[in-house]
Amino acid sequence: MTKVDIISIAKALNLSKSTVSRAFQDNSDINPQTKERILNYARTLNYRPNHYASQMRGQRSNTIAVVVPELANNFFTQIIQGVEVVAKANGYHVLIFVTDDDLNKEKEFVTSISNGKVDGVLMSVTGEGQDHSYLAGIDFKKMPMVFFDRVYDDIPLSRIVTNDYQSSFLATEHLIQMGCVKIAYLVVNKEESIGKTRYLGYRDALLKYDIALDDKLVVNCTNSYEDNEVIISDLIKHIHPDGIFASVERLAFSTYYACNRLGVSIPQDLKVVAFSSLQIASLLSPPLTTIVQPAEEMGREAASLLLTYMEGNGLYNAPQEVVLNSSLVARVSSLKS
Amino acid sequence: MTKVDIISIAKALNLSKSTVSRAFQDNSDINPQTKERILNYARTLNYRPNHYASQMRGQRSNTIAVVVPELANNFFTQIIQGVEVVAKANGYHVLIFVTDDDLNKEKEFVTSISNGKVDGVLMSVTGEGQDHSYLAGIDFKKMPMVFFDRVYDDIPLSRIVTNDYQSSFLATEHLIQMGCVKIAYLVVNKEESIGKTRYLGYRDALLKYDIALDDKLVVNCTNSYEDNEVIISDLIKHIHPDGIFASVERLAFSTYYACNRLGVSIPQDLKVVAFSSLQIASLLSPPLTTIVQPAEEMGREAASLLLTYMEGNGLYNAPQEVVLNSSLVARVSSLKS
DNA sequence: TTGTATGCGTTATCAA
DNA sequence: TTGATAACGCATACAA
Repeated sequence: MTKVDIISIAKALNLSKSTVSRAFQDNSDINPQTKERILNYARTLNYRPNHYASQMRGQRSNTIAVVVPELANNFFTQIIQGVEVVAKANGYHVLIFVTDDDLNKEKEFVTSISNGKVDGVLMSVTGEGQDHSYLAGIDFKKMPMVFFDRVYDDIPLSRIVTNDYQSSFLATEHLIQMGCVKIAYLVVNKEESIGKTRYLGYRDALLKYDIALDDKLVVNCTNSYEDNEVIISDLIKHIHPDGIFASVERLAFSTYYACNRLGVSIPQDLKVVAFSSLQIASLLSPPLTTIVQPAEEMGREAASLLLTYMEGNGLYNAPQEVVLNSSLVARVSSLKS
Repeated sequence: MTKVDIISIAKALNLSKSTVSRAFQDNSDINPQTKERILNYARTLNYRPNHYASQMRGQRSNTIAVVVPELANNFFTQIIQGVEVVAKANGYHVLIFVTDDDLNKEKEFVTSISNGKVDGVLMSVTGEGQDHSYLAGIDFKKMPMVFFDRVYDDIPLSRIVTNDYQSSFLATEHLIQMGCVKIAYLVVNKEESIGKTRYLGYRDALLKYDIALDDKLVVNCTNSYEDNEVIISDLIKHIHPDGIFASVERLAFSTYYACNRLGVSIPQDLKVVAFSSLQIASLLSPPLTTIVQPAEEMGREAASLLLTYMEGNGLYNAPQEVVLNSSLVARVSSLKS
């Protein structure tokens, strides 16, 4: 397969390479017939303009990056679906990057793409409590960026989030109304962006109903299924909560596993509510009461907002916050006995 | 933020741009001290070599594309996880493209990236019965490609697949051994790559046990949850199968929904087995008997194989087929009454 | 070890 | 409407 570029095409067609180049431009002064002729010929050769050469001439990469902490999570995969739909509809490709909750990877990736690899970035951050000042060195005019779900409060970028505080409050209140008085809060990192916000909702709901806070009921979990099952089993065996509020989907699953193993029945012995984007929550045994974040919608919103910045219509100086509402779907796992 | 390139850096440091360029190369003749000096200075400027310029100079894009028919599927998202791990470990980025089961999108994407946008492609195809000759125009030496799961038999590319025929046979046999005599096969497209292979396994298992084939029991479903629930409800109401073999995860969920609605109990009235990558299949009500494809492993294998081609160590002329084994995990949904 | 010169494939500017 | 030519930012062959 011999090399084919605009020059070889130009030669074959007895034109100049400028003319050939123009044929691939959308609005360019060119005779429609010559354009057709060029495109036809190019088609037979299966020619496509070299992406990187065009790029270098100051064009766009037509690619946006999505940075997420993990992929093994319905929430993020649904986000990506939403992003993908909008991206594709607008002629953009999607580059995925997973930080594995490692700030260094996040930093390495973002800086490495900051010189032209992508036109914009959607990011759910990972280093909330850490030093993420690397972002100060990024030129957001050149590569706009929008946060979603997990954000850096001290970086003035637009963000799409959900009403985490209210949802948590509601979820906790729901458990209380279902009769719980000893509600455990399962979290991966209480200090982190969402873990923190959700904790506050939990705390304030308890306060409202005059239920004393108990540190033993705020349980730090990990990212490992095995560890979590042990942690949660211990919680159930020794602290005997009558309700569990899982701030992350995965922790609800671990709770189910632990209960199965221990012979604890949900919701009779223990009621469970969880943040979860699992679409078949109603098929679980028992059906799981969930706080559903509008994940796909978030992805779409985030992508749309990013696009407005990328097309230069955004106001970089006035970052906005878009809050989408999660919804509590009550199912059997939290049913009043 | 003023423009920074190797020239400006060279000027500032009183060096030539070649030297500066070399500082960013890994194995280049350069004094370690000058290199350090350059890198330090670059760091303060947050400079990164322009990706597209390097690219055009004949380098690699350090990106591989993953083409999948859909994203709303545990199988494909797990594949992507596997790919991502291997890609990252080798310094590559991952570009995702979803064809929505539309051959035109597949074709458009693959041809559009075929001129340098990515270094390699992993693809699960979508146009099995259609004209996919566009691939003949792709230079696989320049952009290696590996198929996974859904493949074009007539295109000589390496592929990672699972033992679909055997698994289907086993699944069907399992239902028979559990007492089923009227087993329905749910499929999206019986003519398609995997739908076809899985059908054959189903068919041959029936034959082995002298169970007559019945066209009414081979049910064509769609990609819509609503449609499928209707289709499956009709099947259950009018044909009364005692076993269902879902060739795609989604169809098992629809079966569960339909049964819930109709008051049909699994496994007493109807036993269910499904191809599924759902990790919490055991938490369903009832726990779902699954044929589990090693999705993440497939992703890893496929990426590794692709990398060998990309690094030029592969034998393009001798495409290989790697077959990974799925496993049948028997759970309550297919339990003998 | 460093510098000089050239070219990668395109697009934009200007002139024809 | 088309053609000639100069960038774009970098990496390599070659010379020093």
